[in-house]
Amino acid sequence: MIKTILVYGLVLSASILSLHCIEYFFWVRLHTFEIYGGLIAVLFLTLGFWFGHKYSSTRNATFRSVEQTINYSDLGISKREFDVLLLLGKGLSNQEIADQLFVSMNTVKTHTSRIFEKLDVRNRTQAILKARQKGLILS
Amino acid sequence: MIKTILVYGLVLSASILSLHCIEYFFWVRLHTFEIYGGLIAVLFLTLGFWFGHKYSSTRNATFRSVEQTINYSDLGISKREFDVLLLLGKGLSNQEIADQLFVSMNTVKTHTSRIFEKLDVRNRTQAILKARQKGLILS
DNA sequence: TCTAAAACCATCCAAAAGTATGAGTGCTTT
DNA sequence: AAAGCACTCATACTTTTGGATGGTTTTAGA
Repeated sequence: MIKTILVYGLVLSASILSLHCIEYFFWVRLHTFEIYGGLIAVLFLTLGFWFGHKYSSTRNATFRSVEQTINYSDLGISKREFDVLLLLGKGLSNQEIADQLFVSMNTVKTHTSRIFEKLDVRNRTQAILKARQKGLILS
Repeated sequence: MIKTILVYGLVLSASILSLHCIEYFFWVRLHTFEIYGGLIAVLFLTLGFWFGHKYSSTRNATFRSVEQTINYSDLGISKREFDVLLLLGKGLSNQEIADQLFVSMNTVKTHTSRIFEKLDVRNRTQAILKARQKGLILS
């Protein structure tokens, strides 16, 4: 613990020292540039920080208000696929879904594959999240 | 923690160093202040955006955990396991979670296994559902 | 400082999930 | 009748996930 802190401190001070050396080396030529560059840096740092903050806030805000007027047929999902999607949203496995719908597991797999295609996701958890976002399922 | 600090420090000093190099390069060759300023602007804009986003995320995280009365530690879930649980709730695969947390996939697997134990579920989708039921995650 | 818990990583194995392809059936629409 | 679609099922395959076990390192607390 103490060792790592010491090493880290040494590395940091060494890097700062070398930076100062480089700074001194270019001091004569780049004096004005550093001032202007620093000003630009500070300005855009705050600007970027503000935008980043804004971005996160709006993302969280829009996430909460999801409209629920969409039904599954609008997305090209058939009713059987929607049946599978509902059971998918309950955390059931493919075999459990197959047992509930009285079909084989292979059939369930083809349904889920097509669901993933239509929702543009890669696995069942993402499918559930997206289906909830679109108001297809409540869970 | 120390790892991340080290990485951040190294990245920062490396970027400053490269900036100095670029500074020298363009000063001698082209004398263009615009390029230099633009580079600084872009760099610090992204940096600021990144930090702003990070700031908002952590703020929202703490805000949520304060708002929610239920703490993850009440269920015996450690903070690292909770980190995994949050990414799990975004539909990420084990490998993606490992990449985001800078650990190996095996570590993620042990975390998820312990999460499943503590939440008394058998797979990730059920874990997400139960975590949402208990107010651990919003997603 | 000693210790327990947490975090990390690895390997082996089995099960589940997902992909790709082809194909048969029944219904509707043109 | 033919075409298109939804539903069903199968085979073969790859990838991902999960379980079990045993370890090392790191961290935090008595």
